[in-house]
Amino acid sequence: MPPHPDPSIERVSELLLSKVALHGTLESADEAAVRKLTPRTRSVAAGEDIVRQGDRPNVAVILLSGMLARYHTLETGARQYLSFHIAGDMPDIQSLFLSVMDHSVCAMNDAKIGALPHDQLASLIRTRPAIGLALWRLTFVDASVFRQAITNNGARSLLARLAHLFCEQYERARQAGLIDGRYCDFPIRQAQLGQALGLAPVSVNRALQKLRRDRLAELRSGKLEILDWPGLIKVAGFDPAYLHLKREP
Amino acid sequence: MPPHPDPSIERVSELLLSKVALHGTLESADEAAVRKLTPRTRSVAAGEDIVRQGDRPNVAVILLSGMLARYHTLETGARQYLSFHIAGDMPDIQSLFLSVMDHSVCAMNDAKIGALPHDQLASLIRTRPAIGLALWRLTFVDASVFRQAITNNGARSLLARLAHLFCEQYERARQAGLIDGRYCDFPIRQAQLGQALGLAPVSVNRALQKLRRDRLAELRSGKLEILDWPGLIKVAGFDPAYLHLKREP
DNA sequence: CGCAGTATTGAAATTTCTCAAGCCGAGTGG
DNA sequence: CCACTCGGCTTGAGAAATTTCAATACTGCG
Repeated sequence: MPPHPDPSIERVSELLLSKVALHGTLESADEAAVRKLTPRTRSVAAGEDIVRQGDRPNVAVILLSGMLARYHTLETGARQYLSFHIAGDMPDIQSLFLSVMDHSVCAMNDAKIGALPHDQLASLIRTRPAIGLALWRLTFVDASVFRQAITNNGARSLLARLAHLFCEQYERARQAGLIDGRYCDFPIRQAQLGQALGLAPVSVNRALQKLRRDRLAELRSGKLEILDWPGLIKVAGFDPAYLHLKREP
Repeated sequence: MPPHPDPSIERVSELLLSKVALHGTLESADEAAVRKLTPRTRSVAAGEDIVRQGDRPNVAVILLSGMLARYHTLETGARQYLSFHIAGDMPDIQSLFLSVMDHSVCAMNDAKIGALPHDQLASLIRTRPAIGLALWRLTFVDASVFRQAITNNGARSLLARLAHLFCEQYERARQAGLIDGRYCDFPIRQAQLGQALGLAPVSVNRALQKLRRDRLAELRSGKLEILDWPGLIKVAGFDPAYLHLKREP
């Protein structure tokens, strides 16, 4: 008999455990402690904000399905997307330490999330240090991805930027077991890609067409299709090392 | 009598303790444990690399004086600066968890650093969890600064970008007690600013001239001078919240 | 005093953006 | 069942920002 009647609550523990297991070494007591968490799960509609810049959340979110994004809002109202997140990601775990949100998190499509109360997480980390260390490692990986985004926006050509984002997204989906052959979900519109990459929407459109014409990759109705992975990697200058995927001995 | 004959080793503990104290609550046992560390200190010449992309360091660096920078090297050989660091910063503490460096760290001017062996840090964190938590919080702040850089490079005008970098640098120096009136050290050449902001050197030059002409800020011989802080903040759209400076109750 | 590395200037070339119009496909209601 | 409508995608052309290139002026150090 499962510890919780609600299967989506169990899914939270499963996702959290598998994520954490990739970044640390857990004992059975660690696992048991995770399974004692009592998250609340809920659905979020596409476009809806989950937390906003300036908020002081008392829960941390873990994504169960769908895609979330972090973004900044500038004084002008302009939006800069910072990262896109897939099932298993915890985009605002920082709120456990940084009381005021410096960015917002929204849903890019209809999504399901689990909300883990800060106090539960804090005591989990206190009592099971191995979990804390694994989550800390995740924080470092997160930072590495941000660094790569700086480089992407700053030093790569328009085409390479888009290609790099596609590589990253596909590779991360692959790691999470979320690809379907050459496809993965990427429910992002062209205008939003522009807001992620610092480009005008038209420029995104033209770059997408070039990737399509060159038979490298294609984005259509929220699905990313990889047509030529080696070719795409080459155009992007993509080296997955920065994703720090496998825990090393 | 000081625990170490070498005063610069003591400076490591001092800097580390004051940094950590800002991000956590320490007991005297925590402080004692930090003072037991036996870092090696050394000088680094301007331009010299401290760690390189691909390295597997077994120490973490804490900056004692001077300025360090993190940067990516692209396949093309192009360089993207990711962040600039001042005394007290630990730019590669991630190496404790991520065995392979995804970026390099170099000295922008002659600098002094302390090298903390990973095994000492690991056991410090294990035995004194409060220190681990404070360092973890620092990691989150670090990530927040990276996010801001993404937004800076992606969504702000050339002039605002430069102004924002200046605001951030001055504000961080102020926090660290490293300003001298309206001045702070910023030993970065125009070409390097370009490599940080994703701009051509000429564009940096013209933006610098505009900031100077508008009597907002001036960069000369490695010193940043703030001429009009409110004006600069306005142009930059700078809001220091993302630095998460003060630990909240 | 002179060199080497930076900073500055100007003008042309290129990229990227803006604007504006047309297209296309999915969901909708007559 | 099909025209309608809306949002998002595409296209083209002109405008603007940024880069490139190349030449000239600084400046600090040896």
